[in-house]
Amino acid sequence: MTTIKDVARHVGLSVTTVSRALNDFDDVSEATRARVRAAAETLDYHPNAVARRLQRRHSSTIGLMIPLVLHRSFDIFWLEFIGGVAAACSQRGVDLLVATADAHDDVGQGLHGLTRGSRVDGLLVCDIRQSDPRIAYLQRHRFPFVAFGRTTERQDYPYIDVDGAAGVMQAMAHLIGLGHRRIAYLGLDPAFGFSHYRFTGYMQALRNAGLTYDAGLSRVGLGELSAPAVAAEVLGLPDPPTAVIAAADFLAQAVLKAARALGLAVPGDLSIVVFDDSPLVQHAEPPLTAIHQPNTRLGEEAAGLLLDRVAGPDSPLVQRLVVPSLIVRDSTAPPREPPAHSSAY
Amino acid sequence: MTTIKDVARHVGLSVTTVSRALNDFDDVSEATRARVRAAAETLDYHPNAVARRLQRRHSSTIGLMIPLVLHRSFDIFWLEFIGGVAAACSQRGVDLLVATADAHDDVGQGLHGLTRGSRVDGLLVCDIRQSDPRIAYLQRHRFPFVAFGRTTERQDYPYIDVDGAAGVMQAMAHLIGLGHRRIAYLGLDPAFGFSHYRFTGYMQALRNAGLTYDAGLSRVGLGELSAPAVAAEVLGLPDPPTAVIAAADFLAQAVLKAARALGLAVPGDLSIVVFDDSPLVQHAEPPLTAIHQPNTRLGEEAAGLLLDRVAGPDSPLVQRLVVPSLIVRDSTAPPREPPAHSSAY
DNA sequence: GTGAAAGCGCTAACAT
DNA sequence: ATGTTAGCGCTTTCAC
Repeated sequence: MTTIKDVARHVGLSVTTVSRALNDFDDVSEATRARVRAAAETLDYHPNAVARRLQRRHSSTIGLMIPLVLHRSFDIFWLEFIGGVAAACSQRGVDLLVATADAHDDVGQGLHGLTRGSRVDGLLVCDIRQSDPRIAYLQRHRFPFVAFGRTTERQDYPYIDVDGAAGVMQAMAHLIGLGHRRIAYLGLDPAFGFSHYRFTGYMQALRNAGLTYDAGLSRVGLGELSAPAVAAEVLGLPDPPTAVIAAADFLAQAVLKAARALGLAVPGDLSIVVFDDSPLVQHAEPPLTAIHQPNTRLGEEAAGLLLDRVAGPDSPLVQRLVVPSLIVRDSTAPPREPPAHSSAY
Repeated sequence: MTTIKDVARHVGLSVTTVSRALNDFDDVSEATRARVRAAAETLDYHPNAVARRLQRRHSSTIGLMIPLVLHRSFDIFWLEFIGGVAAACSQRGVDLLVATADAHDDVGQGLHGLTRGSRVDGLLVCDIRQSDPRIAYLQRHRFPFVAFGRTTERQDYPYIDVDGAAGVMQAMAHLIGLGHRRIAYLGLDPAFGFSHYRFTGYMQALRNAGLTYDAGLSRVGLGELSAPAVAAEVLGLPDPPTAVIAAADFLAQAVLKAARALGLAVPGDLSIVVFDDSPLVQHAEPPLTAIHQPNTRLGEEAAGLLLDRVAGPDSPLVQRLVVPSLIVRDSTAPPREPPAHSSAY
């Protein structure tokens, strides 16, 4: 391992000068800088990052906590998100430390170990719950962080999130524009912020369109296990929906299967919009109209926000909402029969 | 930030003693150890990892280079793999640094930056090509590493890999056992080691079963773009296959679609086996018989191997091959007509 | 423009 | 059983 001392010795200068030459200080002569550079090159010298960190008192590293197998089908999302974070880090010359959040022991070991010991300058916390103790923990300890996702409580922390409500409202507008009036909503566990906000968009759109809320048509808290039964149940209602919004790809898959079992044509008898784009969604039969999030870019931006925050901890609070886009594919069409109430006119 | 000095001052001992007490040296009295522990607790002291690394001359960190959006549909695999690596690291108390490999500039900046500067003690390189310059680079620089995947050349380095050939041979045995004789193979870019070995298994199985190789039935080098056309082409052959092995989920999807377009029933008219399990595969219509890899466990083992290697660089070379398992679902059945040549007997 | 000296926070000989 | 001293590799006052 060649150190700065070796370089200094090689060019017959002090380590100080070598350090300054290599770090582009302007008080070192061009000639010297060149000599030092050359020496560093021939000796294959690369500064020891650890020593530098100790001296500079920051690690030039950020931490990323990702959920561990929480929502299996969101895999694509997370991988692309991580890719974005990694790319942003690499571009700005900082290291990325990845830790997985144990489902249960969030504030415990996980966070504690990461925030202590000066291993990371800041933390990107993901998969925020409606009420998330990690936020409070980080605030209390004044540890620089950015959340990817939002709680539904007091939001006095920096975050970036997808505007799930706006996404669902776009989907609803699309469906309502096609003539649908009975639109079902299949959602995930509302304990997660993103799940809550998506449902919020559904309710809001209903209200905006003057449609009445039918409790039988909106089911939340669904998982991979309950999805098939609930989908069948909703489609089998006496007065069934003509369209359904599924808050995740596997929910849409369940709806698709239930429709097939009931002999319902998609999109003829039933329209489907799904939140979150994925191979499963794109390769479905038919390919599904989807609310699409810019996964990689979200990662890049989240990392960027955190890096800015780390650089200037007293910078103003940044809270960014990214509006997803609706990609219309082949699973949405006008309802077969005209809506019942229109015959009254 | 509270340092070891603060603790020492607080208990009225030297930093040395505090260090030894906290690191469980046996030459410190129980009473002292207790006092020190208590002080550390009340002062909320956590050793500075960076300082410790500088002193110990290793970083207790390993690096993981993952492919950046190379094979889009393998997302699930990589995420679970990363999860396994992260879990193993966390369990053994080391940090995980994640870097993405730019598709083109592999040996260039990417590796160089990671291996230099003492930021990681070892590297896990993935997605190995048939001939991969990164291996040579790491060997030349005597940098501790473990490969996840194999080259097809000289293998004088530690690796862990899935035995792709064995996997495909299992699939072939299953198909041949059902009575299939015309079995097509749809493969990926053979430049990647895993792709090469999978195809190898196909050829070997053909030979073992005494089946003749039909060039029209095996197509490799396929991507998301070329897959649909090639699948249609192969299924539309004058003497079409009764079964096909797809080396990736999106290839199987393409086959499924082509079959549907041609009015072929799966598995009645056409059996399909896919390499790699994924939501896309499980939710397909019908759910596909698949060659399944233990994604998370592969990550754990890969990390374990690297950590062992880092601990003892002169330990014997470990090369581990993991045999995947065949999961029989609903896409495989005996061929409709008895194989043509059997009528000759 | 360059160098000497101090120190980041910790561990590890080597005393005692 | 505890303390003294040195040093990991680097950056940074402060001199000259």
